[in-house]
Amino acid sequence: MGRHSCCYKQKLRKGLWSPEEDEKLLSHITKYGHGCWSSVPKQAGLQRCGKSCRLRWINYLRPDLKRGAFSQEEENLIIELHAVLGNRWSQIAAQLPGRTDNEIKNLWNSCLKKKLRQRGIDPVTHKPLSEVENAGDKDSADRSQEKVAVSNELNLLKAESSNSEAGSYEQRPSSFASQVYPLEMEGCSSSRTINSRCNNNLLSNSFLDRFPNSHQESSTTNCQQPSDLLGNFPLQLNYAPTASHWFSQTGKPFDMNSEFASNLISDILPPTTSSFFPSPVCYKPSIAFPSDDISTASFAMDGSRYWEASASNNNSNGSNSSPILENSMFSWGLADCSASDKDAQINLMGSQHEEVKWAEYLHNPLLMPATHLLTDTLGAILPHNKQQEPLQPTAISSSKDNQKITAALDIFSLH
DNA sequence: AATCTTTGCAACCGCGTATTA
DNA sequence: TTAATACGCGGTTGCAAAGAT
Repeated sequence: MGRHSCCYKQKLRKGLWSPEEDEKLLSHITKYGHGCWSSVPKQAGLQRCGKSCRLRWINYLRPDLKRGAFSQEEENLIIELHAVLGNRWSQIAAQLPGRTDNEIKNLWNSCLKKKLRQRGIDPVTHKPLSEVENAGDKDSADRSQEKVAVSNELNLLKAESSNSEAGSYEQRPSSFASQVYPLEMEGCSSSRTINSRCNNNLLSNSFLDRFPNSHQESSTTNCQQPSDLLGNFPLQLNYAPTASHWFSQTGKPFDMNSEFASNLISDILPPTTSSFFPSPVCYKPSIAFPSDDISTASFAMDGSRYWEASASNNNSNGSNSSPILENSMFSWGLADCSASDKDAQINLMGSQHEEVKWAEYLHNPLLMPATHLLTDTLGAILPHNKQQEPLQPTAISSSKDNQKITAALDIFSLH
């Protein structure tokens, strides 16, 4: 089970695609859509497996692919997203229209990792290399160096961005990060300062403020309760519905600089600390579309189903959920912050799938800067021995662990 | 000019998960 | 309920081009 049947088939071509093969695949999908990938090679007259056809289409033949080198802005965005998402290339790619996960993965492995290392930043943890090397020294030093790390990273990004002409780092409207990090500017009380988030200048401090200033500060200032902290950390989720709402209102890519966006954000994000828990409402992700053309937009929103939607012969196998949408529900869709009652929260935890997602947030210090605080209280409940590792979904995906996570969340929802 | 090494990219492989029969 | 099939993801590999010696 699980193995693609075509992997066993013999006499199938492998290796690089010839122009003739490309032509066949392109014309077939243009006419009929891909439908069931396993049937594509036969219908298109190709001696390839469906998997290979799919890959070729996604990574090379798709008409919406952006060609050419990555811009500085794109590189910065990838670094920022990687700090949050780890090696989730498909989710990172979802934030970069026209770029494929494979492309981004290659860029990361061949280029960006080196760049970060040269700057003394560990590409895995996004912490200073010195800290990673001296992994023995923990806690208090970690806390302060965490800030140094993200500060270095920010400086790197800013320095490089300043060399690229269009729009400074602080001002890029399409930047995911520019939408994300300002939310956390105000530390534990960030959710109470929504209006200021639309100030473009906020991003300059955003990396520093992704984390509480320190363990102690967080717990002794205005963050007395775990719920405050919880309310703070997942704020990056909040812009997805904003962008989606924007799109539904305007049919255009989300514009952070617009008054509409500013008002919308103020409306969507409540002045409470309950934003940790999403409502059952899931939104489509924020995606910057390459053009204002709605048909193009619908492609982006529907991911690979573009051709199915546009072709007369729509023989989709019924799996209509686009990868992007699924991803959005995973990483950005849990965004409506209005859920404040415990029942809703518990409902959300009902799905195992969802539990795993939250488990990942709980598991990843980059996603959840308040992890240290949580684990102080939940040390017995939450596994946190992988704190400095990138996301390891499978590590805690057992139902037992899920129950622990759910229990932990329930505990905090009561605070 | 020839050879070796490095780099970047395209494609493959194996796995987990969702869907279908 | 179970097994087969299909899809999508991330890690890895192979190879051609570029660079170094």
